[in-house]
Parts: sequence; C-alpha cells; structure tokens
Amino acid sequence: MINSKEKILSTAIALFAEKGYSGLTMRQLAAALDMSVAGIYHYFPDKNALYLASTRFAFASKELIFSQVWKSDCTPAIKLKKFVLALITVMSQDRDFCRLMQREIMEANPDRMRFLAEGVFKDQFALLLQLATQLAPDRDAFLVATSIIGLVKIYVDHQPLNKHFPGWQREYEQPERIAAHITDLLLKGLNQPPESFNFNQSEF
Amino acid sequence: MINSKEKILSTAIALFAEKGYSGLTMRQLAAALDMSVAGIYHYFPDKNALYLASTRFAFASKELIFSQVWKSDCTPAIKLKKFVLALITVMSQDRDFCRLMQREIMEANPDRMRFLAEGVFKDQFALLLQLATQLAPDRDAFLVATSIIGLVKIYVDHQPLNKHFPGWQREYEQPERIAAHITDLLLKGLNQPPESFNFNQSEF
DNA sequence: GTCTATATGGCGATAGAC
DNA sequence: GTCTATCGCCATATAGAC
Repeated sequence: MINSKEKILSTAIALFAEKGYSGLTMRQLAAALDMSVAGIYHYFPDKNALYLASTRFAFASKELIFSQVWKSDCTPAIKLKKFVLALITVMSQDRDFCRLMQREIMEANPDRMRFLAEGVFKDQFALLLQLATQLAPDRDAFLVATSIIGLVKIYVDHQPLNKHFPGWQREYEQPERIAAHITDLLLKGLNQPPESFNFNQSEF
Repeated sequence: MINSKEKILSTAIALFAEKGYSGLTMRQLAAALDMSVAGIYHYFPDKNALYLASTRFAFASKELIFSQVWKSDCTPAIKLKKFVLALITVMSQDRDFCRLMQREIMEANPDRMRFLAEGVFKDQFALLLQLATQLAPDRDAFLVATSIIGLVKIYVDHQPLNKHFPGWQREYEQPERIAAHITDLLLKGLNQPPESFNFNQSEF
C-alpha cells in the first residue's frame, strides 16, 4: 500500500460497513491500522469527513464493473441473464460495499441519496432501464428495473435470515442457481391462470 | 399509556430504528420520554436488555396482521394480490418496524436470526410457501416466496434513493400501483421470447 | 507524517434520598 | 417508582515534540 490515505479509507470502509458510523470509534480504526488516532486526523479533519470520504471511495471503485455486460452483443434475455449473475456475484463477494450502501440508504439523508443516485448509479441504472424497455416494451421500465434489483438484493441481504427457515437448501448459496431462478421467473412469470388478471376489479 | 414499561419500549423502538443501537444514548431516550435515565434503569438492567426487549416487543405486535389474507377463500392469484398489497401497505406505514428489522438482519447475529426466523416469521413464511406451491407447483417454493418478499421490499426500502433517479414518478408512492405491477409481473412474467430459455447452456 | 500526552465532554451505569 | 448526583471510562479532537 503506497498511499496512507487510501489504506485508511479501505480499512474504514470495512469497519464502517460492519459497525456503522457511531459503532466504529477512531481508537478502533487506529488499532486496526496499527497507527495512532492523531495519525488519522492528519489526513481527515474529523470523523464525519472520514466517513464521507470512505463512502465515496467505496462507490468510486464500483462504477466500471458491469461494462462488459452492457458491451456484449446478444439478445435482451441473455443480457438480463448476464446482468443478474454479475450483480449477484458482485454483491455476494463484496459484502462490505453492500452493507455500507444499505446503511446509507437506510439513513436516507437527502443530499447523500442525490449523490448516490446522480453521482454513482445513474449510468448503470440508465442502462438497466434500456434493457427493461427492450425486454418488456409495454411495461413501466422503471418498475421493471427496480424489480430486477429487488429480486437479486433479497437473496444476498436476507441470506443470514433465510438460512434459518425450514426448507432452506445449501444450493441457494450458489449465484448461478439464484440467477437461473430470477431470470426464468422474470422472463416467464409464474405461468398462472389463463384468464386475464385485472388488478382494478373491486374484488376486495 | 398505563404501563410505563410499554411506553419506554415503544419510544425505544422508534429511536433505535432511527439511530441504531450505538447511535441512541440512554440520555436521549430519557429526554424523549421526559424521564430520568435512572428511571429507565428501574425497568431494564442495561442498554442491551432494553434493545432486545424493544425488538421482541416490535415483532410481537406484527404476528397477526396477515391472518385475514390467509383466511380468505379465493384463488391463489387473488390471494397473492391481497398478500402483496397488505405487505406493501404494512411496510410503508410502519417504517420503524421495517428499519429495526433491517438493522437486525444486517447485523446478522446468528442467535437473533434464529429467533426472528423461528420465533417471529415462521408461520407467515410457511403460509407464503404454501401459496407459492399453489401458484407454481413446478417451481422451487422457497425461491418463489423469497422473490415475492424481495419484490415488495425493494420499493419500500429504496424509495428514498429511487426518488432521485431520472424517470421516477409520484405514482410509485401508491401501494396499489406497486402491488399491481408486482402481481402482474409475477403471474405473467416479462412475456419474453417463446423459445425455451435454459440457463445451463454455456453461452458466457 | 507520525507520535505521546492531554483537554473536554458524553457515555453507561449506580447510590441513595424521597 | 422516580428522582439528583456522581463515578469511572471512553469518545472525539488537539497541541506540540520529533
């Protein structure tokens, strides 16, 4: 590690993700870095600035990961398949990033949400919207895109909980298994009743 | 409020949900309750016991909400529709409960996960599994059930973020709108290419 | 650029009056 | 059952030597 500042940031990312902002103390971070507290304060004016820099650093490294998915020349269905698998794999492998992002979204600070949406995920989301339009021109692309993310996210986020439900199987830990289910469900649906289903009927 | 202990618990639920365990201090809680810190310690031996009691109290009140959905005598598709709408509505209205649960799952403490899965959500999940089996006998019921939850959860959890994406519309705030999309997507899928889609082909 | 030493204040928790 | 007062500790942050 050449750069001390980056070393601090990457350690801080892992610990903020694990413990949250107020759960991580400057002493703990210094100990993990084998460094003094004052040493950290040489690079960052206060704890909050360190936290903001950490989130920005974590997000910055994620921007180019899916480019090969979007570049690939194939049918929308195959592209969906590739995207879902890539997303599951990335989320499973980089739990620190996921938890940090989850904490950010849970906090729901308007300024930081705008930064996340416009500064970090905007391009990825736009590409996903495009794919959603190709897959289902008659549906609301925004809702379809969000659904795709939601289907992936639940498996990664809820895995610690799901393990304890009766019926859980070890194969649910395999990204390929989950990606296959999600992709198939999205493309074909639950293949339910042939009669047209209209949500606006007043049946309840 | 007759019971002082319950008054403390319900206030603690809201503040733990907002600030997290280490983000909420006993002094802040006491101030919110218009009470002294020592007063709280009369009912709970320490902060951790108060936190555990708060989560258990929050969960206890949620166990019977969906009973009318499960009792209703209708087709699986209509039941799905009712369940999805009920889940979105409950999650949108009781954000404290959702955030507290999210923090618990993010923490991923094995003992507490087991309590959540076996002591709180077990019956609800079993009923949802049953519905999943009825809706799609040929699919993995566990994955279908999880997918339904994931589709609902993303809209509620990510609403603060989604608002800042280009293309967001105010109608996405209406539970009925989202429930209609989710139900239709689940039942019919994206209506994509007629050729059979096999994830095990080695196309990438 | 990294350290030791320290200032200042808030933290969880308790003692003991009423 | 609720309070005031307080203990001992650890938090963030800084001063200043090297």
